[in-house]
Amino acid sequence: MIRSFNHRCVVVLCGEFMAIVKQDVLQRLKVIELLALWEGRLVTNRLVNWFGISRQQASSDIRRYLTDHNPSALVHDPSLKAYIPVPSFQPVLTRGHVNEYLETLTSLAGDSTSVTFEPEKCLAGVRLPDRAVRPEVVREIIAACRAAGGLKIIYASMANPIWSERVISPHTLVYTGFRWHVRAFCHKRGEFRDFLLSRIDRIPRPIEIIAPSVEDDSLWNEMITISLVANTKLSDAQRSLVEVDYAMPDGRLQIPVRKALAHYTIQRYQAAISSEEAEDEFRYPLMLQPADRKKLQPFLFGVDVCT
Amino acid sequence: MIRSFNHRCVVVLCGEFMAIVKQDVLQRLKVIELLALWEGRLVTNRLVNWFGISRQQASSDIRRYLTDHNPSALVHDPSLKAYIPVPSFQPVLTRGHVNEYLETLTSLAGDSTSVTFEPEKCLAGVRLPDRAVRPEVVREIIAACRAAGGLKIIYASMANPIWSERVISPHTLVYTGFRWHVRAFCHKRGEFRDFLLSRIDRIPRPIEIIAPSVEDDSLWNEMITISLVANTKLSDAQRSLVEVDYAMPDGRLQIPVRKALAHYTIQRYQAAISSEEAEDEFRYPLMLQPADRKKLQPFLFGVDVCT
DNA sequence: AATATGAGTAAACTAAGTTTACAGTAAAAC
DNA sequence: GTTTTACTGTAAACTTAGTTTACTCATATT
Repeated sequence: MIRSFNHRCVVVLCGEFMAIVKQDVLQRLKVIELLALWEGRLVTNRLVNWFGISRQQASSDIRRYLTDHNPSALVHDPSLKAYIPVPSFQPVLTRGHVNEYLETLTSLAGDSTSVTFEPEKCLAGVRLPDRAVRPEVVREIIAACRAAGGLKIIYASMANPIWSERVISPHTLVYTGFRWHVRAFCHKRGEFRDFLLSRIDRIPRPIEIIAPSVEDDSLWNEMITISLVANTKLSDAQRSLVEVDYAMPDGRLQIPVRKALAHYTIQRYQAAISSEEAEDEFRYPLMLQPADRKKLQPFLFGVDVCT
Repeated sequence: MIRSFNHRCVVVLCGEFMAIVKQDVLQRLKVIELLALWEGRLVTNRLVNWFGISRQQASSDIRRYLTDHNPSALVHDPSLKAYIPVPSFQPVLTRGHVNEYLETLTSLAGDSTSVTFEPEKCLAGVRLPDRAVRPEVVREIIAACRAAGGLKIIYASMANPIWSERVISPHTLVYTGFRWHVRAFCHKRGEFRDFLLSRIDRIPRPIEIIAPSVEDDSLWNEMITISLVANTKLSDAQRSLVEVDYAMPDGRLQIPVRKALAHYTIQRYQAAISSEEAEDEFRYPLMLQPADRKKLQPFLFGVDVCT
């Protein structure tokens, strides 16, 4: 069923089902799915409070979700006074990851500036308030990335902690899950490097300079597969528990990433890289597959990023 | 200016300015602010593509942002062909944190299931695909938290890696920035503990059992202030760089958190807790203020959570 | 001079969402 | 057993936000 619309819309494809919806309707349909999936129970009132729509509208949104996107995915149970997902429920508008549920809840209510955020009763999270990343810096970097232009920055690093001038040609802004940096061609070093945004002083100044483009950044363009396994120092039972913890299908987590992001990814998983780190099996329940250490060595760096 | 509305709306207060807006309009206004703040340049076309609205609508949204929420925060520069934030621009609908910009972009396009996500050109991030947290488990836990009910679960821990039955009375679901757990009264131990969601096997079964309530969880209700400083093993120049990195006003990061979340918060900041950890100044540029180690000791635990 | 990219305004129209109103089911309270 | 509560469903009339179409203006690039 395709109805005529006189405004711009989004085409959503779910298997054989196709539907044309507006962005804000799509948002509501996503929330319907998230609530069904993660709370296991959906009532119109929740949508009414969430979006400030009328009960009738909430009703018709649910119906729309069921007819256009996920047929017979929810059944109304009069005794539970709610819509319940069927046992075989599969999300079609979301990926089925808890953090989507958390992030959606947070975007609703979250204006707290503290380290812990509690978007709802019975739900809390820890986050990093990365106050050191300033809008004025980000703006110039985004502009330079898009225009493939150069920037003159005042930078300092751990190996070289005195502020000094650098010339870079950035191409991508990166969040490692811990800090923000920018991937850029460093004209001092003559190679692509990562620059932490918090270590850029003042406002970067655009300059004209010829530099290699993204396509020439081989560490960025080439992929590598990281294999993580449970720390071999753990007992059999503990290892299989770790395998449950990380949903490792065959006792191994295979993660394809850009070579330039390999180190950050391993860090994000808190996996041991060297055999020394692996000695501490409780701090590092996961470890890089020992056979892969050599393969990954060229893409791992010390603690510091650009000198 | 308060116009009459016949539908439910949201009241937004920004200093002296008050406005009544619908949720989806608010969302658009927030994006206007985020784009201005972080990209430093706003054109109607970006809003048209983002939300699928007409150019006229985008225009009137910008005007609405300027009249109702943030007067004279943006000026249209005909030579740059865009709205530019004035130098004194301050966000009023968002907190001014880069991650808001990232998350908003991600929620728009993000359906990638991989470890790295790239919501746009020139922007990339690393995230944890926590596949081990299953909806069926989350549902029961949320329901139990809300109803203050008990659950019978099959659980295993690192110290006790064999699956066994536990009875818990949960009150809050927690995301530590790394893993998900639930804060619950453990009827075996007779105290409040954290249970990792990934280590709950099968579907928890609701049971009736009398248990202390949230108010009795003192570690949860009492706050403590964590003081982080730059690792004292670093040189003066390096330490002041770390202080820039984390925007530490007086060389110290003061973080008030629930006692039960203290350890996770320190971990999230990758700060050294013990003096042994602090020896490795490059792995741990931040450290717990040494004088506070004793104070925090009771709230720090080993690697494992519940036995 | 022509083209492209940006913006503002106005009139007519439409569809999404509103209010108001009435009906139905199941469980819990009295 | 009756009433209350907490849900959902449907329908009609109305409102308004957002649409299309159309014309005007400014600046920079080709």
